Amino acid sequence: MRPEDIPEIRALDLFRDMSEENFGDLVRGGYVQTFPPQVQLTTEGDHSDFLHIVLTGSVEMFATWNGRETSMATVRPISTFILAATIKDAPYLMSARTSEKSRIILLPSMDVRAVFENDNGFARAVVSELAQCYRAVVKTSKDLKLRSSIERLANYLLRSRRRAGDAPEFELLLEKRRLASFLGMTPENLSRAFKALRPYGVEVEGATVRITDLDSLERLAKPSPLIDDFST
Amino acid sequence: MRPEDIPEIRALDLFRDMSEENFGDLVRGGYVQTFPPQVQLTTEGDHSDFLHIVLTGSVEMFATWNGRETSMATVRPISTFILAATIKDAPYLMSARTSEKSRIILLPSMDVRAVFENDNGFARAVVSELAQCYRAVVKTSKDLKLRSSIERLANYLLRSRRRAGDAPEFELLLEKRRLASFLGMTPENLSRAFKALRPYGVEVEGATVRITDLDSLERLAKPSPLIDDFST
DNA sequence: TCCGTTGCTTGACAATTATCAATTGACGCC
DNA sequence: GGCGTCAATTGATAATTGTCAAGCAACGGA
Repeated sequence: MRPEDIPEIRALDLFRDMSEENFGDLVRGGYVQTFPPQVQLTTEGDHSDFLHIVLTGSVEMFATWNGRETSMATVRPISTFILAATIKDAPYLMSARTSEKSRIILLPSMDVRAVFENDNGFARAVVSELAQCYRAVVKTSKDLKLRSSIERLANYLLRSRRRAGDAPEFELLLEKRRLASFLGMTPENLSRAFKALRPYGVEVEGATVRITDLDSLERLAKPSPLIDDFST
Repeated sequence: MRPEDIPEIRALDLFRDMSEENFGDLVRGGYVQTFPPQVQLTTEGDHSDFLHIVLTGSVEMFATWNGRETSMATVRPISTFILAATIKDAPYLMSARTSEKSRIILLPSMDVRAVFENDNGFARAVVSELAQCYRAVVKTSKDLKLRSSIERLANYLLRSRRRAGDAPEFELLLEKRRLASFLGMTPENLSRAFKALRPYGVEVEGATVRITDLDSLERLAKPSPLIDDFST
């Protein structure tokens, strides 16, 4: 592990409150690796060997069943994934693959569980992180069950706009086919949904989106903090 | 709180590993109440005042948006709900209402958070519980995104059968309209889905379901432990 | 530069799911 | 027992979403 990576990891909510000694133990056993795009990092059903932390790049979490595949989430720097499986010592529920070239830390699950047992600051931080993850999945579940595909896209665009600092123009961070899968629709229908949003002031050119009539789009999307605000 | 309730709560995973003193603190501030059916216990968006524990009866968790409503889960004895909101001191993401007459313990969120800060055994138990909840929501999310409504129903029936001790005949524990909402479909389509499962050996009469051809149903449903096994 | 690949888009059509309206059937209450 | 209420079912129809096939545009490598 490069020495300059360590302070950045230490600063994460998850590791901030643990003892220096335990943090040392955790990091010593871990290692950093750079992966090219489209490398599968974990496979659902496999046993949890490592807690992963994305330093740069991005990782797509996806799930499969009966020959079908769906995109569940995208993990961006700097955050962890498959914490729940690691702590519970249970099989992964999702697979992970790099979307782009990514630098990733791997911490052996055994070490994570050992430190979790000993370090109360860490245990509390894990609670906070898990509660956050749980609430995030509940929100996407509400999004899926309560909204039509056009409404999901409209709200996704409003969230993207916010993430881009309320800019009227921003880039989609996901390939459209993956965005479609994430939103629970086919690429063809995503295309049509974009077209359906044109009367509401949504202009798309490649990966660039321009929102020219925010009021109109918001009237359609009806964003709610209890679904769309991922900070709480 | 009735004295005979206390050992039962103490035996829950969540409270088993905490100190006697902290458990006493927690229980002292709490109280038990019996609610009639169809009483709304929490409203999404409200601030989290109590951690709830269902002792008897059952509670439906549901969510609303834009005049629509969907059933998210059913909480049965003996377990807790809205733990994540309580710990994070964040607003509820779901509303709760009693499905039937239910006895429920209410523990003030403030007390829960205070004990969480002091008692490491409790903090670890909370992690375990949250990880379980997180994984359960991920599973239902996969169920929703990867399966058609008939496949969801087929797998739901197989899970119900298992819960009933692999009996060939069992009762639906949910009203059909709520089951429909939980499975992400309308009551009308649930009716048709039951009919569509008749050739696969599913006989329904009122709330009683009889599975006469398990193999056939399983071939259709293709149950997976990574979606349908709620014990891991 | 050309070519092959890949992702996006479009149109036609099919499947799935929802909506609306009406009926049936079960249950509790008077 | 009769009646009102409500959930469940059914049929007809509409809306939504998915599938298949074709065409287009951007990109990278030879």
